[in-house]
Amino acid sequence: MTALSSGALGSLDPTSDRAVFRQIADQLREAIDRGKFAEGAKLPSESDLVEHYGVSRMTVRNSISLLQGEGLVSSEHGKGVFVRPRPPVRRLASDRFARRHRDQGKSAFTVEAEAAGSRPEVDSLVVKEERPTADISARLGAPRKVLARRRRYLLDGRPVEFAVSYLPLDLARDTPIAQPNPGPGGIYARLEELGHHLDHFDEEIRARMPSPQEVKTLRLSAGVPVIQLIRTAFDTKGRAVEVCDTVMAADAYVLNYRLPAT
Amino acid sequence: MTALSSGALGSLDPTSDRAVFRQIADQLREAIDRGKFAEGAKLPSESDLVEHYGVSRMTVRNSISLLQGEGLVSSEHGKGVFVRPRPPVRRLASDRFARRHRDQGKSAFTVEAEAAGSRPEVDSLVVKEERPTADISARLGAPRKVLARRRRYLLDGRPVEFAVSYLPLDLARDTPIAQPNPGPGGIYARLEELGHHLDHFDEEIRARMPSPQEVKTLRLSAGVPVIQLIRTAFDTKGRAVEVCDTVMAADAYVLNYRLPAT
DNA sequence: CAGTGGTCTAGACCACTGC
DNA sequence: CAGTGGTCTAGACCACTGT
Repeated sequence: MTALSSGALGSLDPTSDRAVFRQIADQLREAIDRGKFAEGAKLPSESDLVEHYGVSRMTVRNSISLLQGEGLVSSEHGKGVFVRPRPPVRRLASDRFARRHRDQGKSAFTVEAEAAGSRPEVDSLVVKEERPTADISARLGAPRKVLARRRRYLLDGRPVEFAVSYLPLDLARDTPIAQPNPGPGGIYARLEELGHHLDHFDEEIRARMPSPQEVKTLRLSAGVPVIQLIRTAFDTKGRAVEVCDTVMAADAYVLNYRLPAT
Repeated sequence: MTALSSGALGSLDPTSDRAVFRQIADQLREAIDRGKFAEGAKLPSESDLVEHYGVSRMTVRNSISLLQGEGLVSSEHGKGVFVRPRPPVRRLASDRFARRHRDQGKSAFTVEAEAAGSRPEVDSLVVKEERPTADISARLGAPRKVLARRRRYLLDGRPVEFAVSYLPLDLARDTPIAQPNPGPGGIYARLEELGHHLDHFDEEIRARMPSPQEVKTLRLSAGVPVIQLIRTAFDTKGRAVEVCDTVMAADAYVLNYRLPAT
């Protein structure tokens, strides 16, 4: 009687074509799905599993790495492997840039996070002039230089989003937009004050696995994709006045859009 | 002089704290980023890398599995490891359900794919009556039973999307909607003919790693997330008349939305 | 057939965690 | 300190691919 024989895990089928490490992963996955291991719960240790299944450690590790890739579990050195808890998600509504949300002293992120009961933070704010990449340049109508505003957003101490806003330099230079804190209502309010009345936003959404850099910046665990949202703001003259490139931890976000049926 | 000594890969830094397999992955990643290995190109074989770096095969495999998890490469049994090509993406515009796109004999998917020069297919079409899950039930205003329409979409033979539409059964029973082919303009055209004039759609977007089932259905390679889009269609009386749950291969899609600045 | 990646073993030593 | 996962070795045999 091992510690696991009365537990949630069965035994291997030696006649099966399915690789042993996949069978083990299947059993762990099913146990998790059935709630035998709750969110945040610790899985049996590697040596427990080695003993239970009578396989080598590399085989067990292979199983666990499969589940990590699926985003089901994450391992913590010296502690164990845990069922990945679903963090609270941030819902982005499609009216989040409506003017009526812009009259606060605080940023949209702050207001919304506090309403949801979370503690919002913004850090790593860097504003500087740059030569745009080919892609940004094309979206902004080929300005020679741009103002780039970089910042990271955190909820309850957890980084959830990293964003860079690009604006044509001729439009932003020597304005409050070039200041770290652009003032109440954010840069969209400043743009309108400068006579660039906003008409609409185009948003472009992708999902992919994060780069090593993004893993570090957003402290992502294995098996968590990112959502990349590239938003272009157009004024009433049809000019692209800002491009915002946002990378979000996919497990922290749900995006909402409302489409008219026309 | 090994076959690789004049190639794109350097050597290890034994004084570095960085794990050997990470250093190898770093070098391969950089070589890919720099274009030393083009899209679709074959990486050096495992034995090449074992020889080049003087490490064991498991170490090399560990490096490669890291890159697979990042979605950078994918391995093909008996052939090699290849830089993952970016497949042509399907752009979903936010006006894709506008009535003016609905007067064709063909489905929106077909029309749009042909316009983009791809060969569209729809398969695995199954229509049946079901008891809704708690989530679907809540979205549809708690009907006792629903009509579920499942189908898979392919582009040039590649599965890109799996979708399930749910409609309250009292609304869809004994109508063309319950037929495998609901006719020109699709189910939205039929809903309007039945007096359910569409007012708007709510779309909810998430990204996550696929389940093993989704990997099979969409033939996803390692390191490819899925985008899950849950759309609810509302009629002019405010009633939810359809919920469509769509799972898309993330490397095949870019979603576009236009938001009014209000 | 030779070459490729897929699976698996049976060890070893290390780094991190918590008591 | 004992227990955990992280890294690495040096093999072995298998399954799939192309010629």
